[in-house]
Amino acid sequence: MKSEMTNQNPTMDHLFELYEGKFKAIADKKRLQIMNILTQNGSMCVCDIAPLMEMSQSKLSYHLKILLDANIIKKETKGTWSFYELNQDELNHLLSPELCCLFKPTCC
Amino acid sequence: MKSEMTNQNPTMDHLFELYEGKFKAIADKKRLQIMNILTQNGSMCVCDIAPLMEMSQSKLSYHLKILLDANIIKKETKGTWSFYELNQDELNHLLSPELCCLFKPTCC
DNA sequence: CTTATTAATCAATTTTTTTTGATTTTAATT
DNA sequence: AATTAAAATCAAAAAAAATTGATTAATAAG
Repeated sequence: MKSEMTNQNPTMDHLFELYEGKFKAIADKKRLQIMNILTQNGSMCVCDIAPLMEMSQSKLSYHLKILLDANIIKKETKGTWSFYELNQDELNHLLSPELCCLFKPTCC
Repeated sequence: MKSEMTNQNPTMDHLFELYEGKFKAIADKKRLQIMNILTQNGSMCVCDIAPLMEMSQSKLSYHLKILLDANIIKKETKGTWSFYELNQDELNHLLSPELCCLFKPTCC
């Protein structure tokens, strides 16, 4: 007999998994705060974010990695420093224009 | 001495908490799938969603409650039935127009 | 009144995520 | 070469979220 069609379309399934990952990355108070700090300051190294976040270096690295893996932020290494900045393109694809107030410097 | 100003603005803090909740609610494959099913079928009772999700009743109730608490879906009780539907307003405030393809019936 | 149906809730368990502190890696400085 | 600094990684512990199966509550139907 034929397949049951109770299963989700595999393409859709793949999309849901993709967005699960991205939303999971931004579904965190602290990470939203990091994003907001990057909004206001542009590209920043970890050592400059840390004091603003009042967060240990290892903890901050952990959260930055989650945002980076989800492509919410971008990273550039210069010497011993890692500079992070928001991936505006990604955010525009993901969030409503109204959330721009939080994550676009021009809005507030 | 004065306060340190290392702490976040309380208004912002409150906003981050609000969005943490909303993004957490949609940061799940299964819940995105539920939302997609509601997109395609409009208002549905739990007993009609369950077979499409291949999910136990108690598990489905759990996930619906999370979406409901985050105001992503709305609920209406008729007799013993609970009918759920998407809260389009909320989604429009939250998600990019491009994500409409997933959560607006007119788009796909 | 009794039985059946729908869906919410609960407690216990399992799984996932986050936190912590230490260690490692890489590069810059002396 | 030795020291310092920045940041990533790791393993263990703690915390949070999801799953399971059973129970409960509310309504409908016989």
